[in-house]
Order: sequence, then C-alpha cells, then structure tokens
Amino acid sequence: MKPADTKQKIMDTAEHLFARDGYRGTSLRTITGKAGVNLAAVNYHFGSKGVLLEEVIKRRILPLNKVRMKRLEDVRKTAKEKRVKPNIKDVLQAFIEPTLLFRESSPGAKNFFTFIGRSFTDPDDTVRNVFLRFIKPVFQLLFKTACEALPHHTQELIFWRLHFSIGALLHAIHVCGNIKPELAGIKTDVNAQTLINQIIPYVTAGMNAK
Amino acid sequence: MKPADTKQKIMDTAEHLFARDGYRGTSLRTITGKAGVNLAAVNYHFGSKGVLLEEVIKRRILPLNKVRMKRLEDVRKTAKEKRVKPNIKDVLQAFIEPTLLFRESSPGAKNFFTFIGRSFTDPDDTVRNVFLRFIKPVFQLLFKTACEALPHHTQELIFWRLHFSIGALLHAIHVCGNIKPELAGIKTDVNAQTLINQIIPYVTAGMNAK
DNA sequence: GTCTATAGATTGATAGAC
DNA sequence: GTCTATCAATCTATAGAC
Repeated sequence: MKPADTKQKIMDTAEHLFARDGYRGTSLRTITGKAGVNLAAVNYHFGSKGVLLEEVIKRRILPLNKVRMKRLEDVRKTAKEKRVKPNIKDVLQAFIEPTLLFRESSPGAKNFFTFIGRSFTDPDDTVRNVFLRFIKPVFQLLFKTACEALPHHTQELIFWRLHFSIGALLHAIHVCGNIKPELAGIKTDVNAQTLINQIIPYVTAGMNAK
Repeated sequence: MKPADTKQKIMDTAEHLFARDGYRGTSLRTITGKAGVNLAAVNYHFGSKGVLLEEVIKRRILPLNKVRMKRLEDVRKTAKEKRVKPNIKDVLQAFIEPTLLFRESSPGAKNFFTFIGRSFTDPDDTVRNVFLRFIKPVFQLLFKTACEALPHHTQELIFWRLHFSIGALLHAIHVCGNIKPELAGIKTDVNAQTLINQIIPYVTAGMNAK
C-alpha cells in the first residue's frame, strides 16, 4: 500500500465512523482496525486525532463552500444587472441545492453529511468550532443576500427565519440518512432532487410569511 | 443529607452535565463530584449510568407529553364539535407552545431542553432510543391531526413538512441556549413567547405552502 | 513508513468496611 | 446509605526496533 493510499484510507474510514458514532465515540483503534492500517499510522500521518478531524472536514467543505458562494454571488449579480432585488426562492435554492446534490455525489460525501447533521449540536467544542469556522462566511453571504431579497422584513426576523430554514435542512439530512419509518408509519426513502422539491417550497413560504 | 435529596441532586447535576457535555462526554465521577455525593451513590440509587439517563429523561418528558397530548386532543375535539376541520396553525401551536413554555418553567427544564436539542442526532443509540420512544406517540397524534387539518395534501407531503417544522424547532431551541451572535452579527437573546411568535407564522406558512 | 509494546490517564462498575 | 479502594477495560499518544 502506498503512503498516499494509507492516508486516504484513514480519512475515508474516519469519515464513515465519525458519521456513525460521533467524533468522541470513535477511537483511533476502531479507525485503524477497520482501515487495515497500523494504530500508529494516524499519529504519523496527521499528528493527532484533532488534526485528522480537521482534514476530514476540510476535504469536503472547501469545494462545497466554493459552489455555494458562487451560486449566491450569481443570484446577486443577476438581480443587480436586471435592477431588481434578488428573489428569495433563488437565494434559498442557491444555498440548499448544491448542499443536497453534493451529498449524493459519492458514498463518502453522504457519510460526511450525516456527520454535518450532528455537527451543530455536537457536545465536543472542537467539532462545533471547526464546522462553525467554515460555515460562517457562507451564512454571512446568505444572510446579506436574504436581507436584500426581503427589504420589508427586519434583520432580526430574517435572522430567525434563516435559522429555522437551516434547522429544517439539517433535520431533513438527518432523517434522510437514518430513515425511521416507524416514527410515522410511512416509508420515505428519498433522493436529493425529491428532497429539494419538498423543502424549497416549504422554506420559501416560511421566509415570505406575513 | 436525606436519601431523597441525594437522588434528586444526582439527577439535577446529571441533567445539567448531559446538556453541556453530552451523555458519553459526562463521567459518573464528574456528576458525583459536582453533586457533592459519593461516586458509588449512582450505582446504589440507579443501578447504572443508563438507568440514570432514563430517569432524568422520564422526569421531564412525561408531564410535558401529557400537556401536548391534551392540547392536540382539544384541537380535534373543538373542530369536531364545530363540524369543521382543525386549523393547522392551532395544531402546530398545540405542539410547539407547551414545548417552549415548559422550557422556561425552571432552570432544570432549560438544561433538559438543551439536551433535547441534541437528542435526535446523539451518536449514542441509548440516548436516541429513549427520546424516540417517548416522542413517538406525540408525533403520531400530531401527524394524524395535521392530516385532518390539511386533507388536500398527501400524507407524504405532510410527513416531510412536519419534520421540517420539528427541525426548525429543535435548531431554534439549540440556537436559543447557545447564542452565537458572531454567526450573523446580531444579538438575539430571547424568551419563550418571543420565539413562539417568531416560529408559529413560519411553520404555518410552510405547512400551507403551494 | 510500518510495526510492537507500553506509558499514563480515565472510564463504569463493584466489593466490603463502617 | 455512605465510604474507600480497586478491578478490568478502555482511551490517546509515543518510544524505539525494523
């Protein structure tokens, strides 16, 4: 096995186990055992468990953020050219659509999104802070663009409604990855486009309410 | 210290620490140390850490569920008497209002709700299963009543939109208990009634969309 | 780069004196 | 019921042979 393979194998396995059992709930022994590499390999390649976490997150979040930022900038640019305010549905879609499509792009990405579904409420400061650091610039642009789209709403109202929308999205990602049909007695295995079609009208109506 | 006091002190402290550090992130040593009781007291009074968790959850969730079930039944009863279908806003309010008011009823209840905010995505099966077991009957009645209120929507659509609404509520509870103004640059310390006033129009519009 | 071996700390749970 | 003491199992991280 080449060195590069070992590093990738560790990251892929860690991503899967962090999603399934949480960051604290996953030991380096479980990761290296499942990846088929030596226990000491993690500290050799990454230095510590915390750096491994950061690398696992950065690998997925940086390309995703690039797409989301571009989509949001495009919405602003198009509106500016047409001399109209951005449409709130387009704003929400620019954030939500790439997020859910990215999730479907590979099995590893799906694991990563299960992990994201937990990240905001993870009891471990390290986990929350890494995710917050990366989501911050995207949220700020989303907030700014939403304010431009809804100038008749107060900033506080928009702030709360964006958080409601993000909560709906996070919970949907979680329910999606852990289908529990017994909760309502309905089976709902679902692909990204179906979920997009379900959530966009919901959050658009919520943002526009009153 | 009376025996009853010891048991209560352990539960109160465990509730606080489970909310702050998660179930797995909290050791029996930390609980007993902070509670000022002996390490062996947990296993004497509860038998195991898992039973302590169950008791901490039951103490709050049983009375809360009683109120939510009654409110939902009242909405159905009133609608039946008037020979009209239930109003979806009343349905959502019957679920959300007691939840958020209960949170404000005591400092311990507030800790408990921070814990609830994490519960759905807790990596520990024990934690998720205990919460799921108790939320299940309430969700089923909520789902049934929402279907009566929105007969023109498919059950699958209502299922998803209820989950979006629960996601919005859970995320709001979390943001509420962990104000992070730096995320959007806005300070929003908020009481239960303000949050109720913010979330009810949002989820009502979302459920009604299209 | 990979391996074994282990240090050093922490965990849930229990035995037995008082 | 409360205490001390401890077991057996876990954990992250590292030292040093190959």
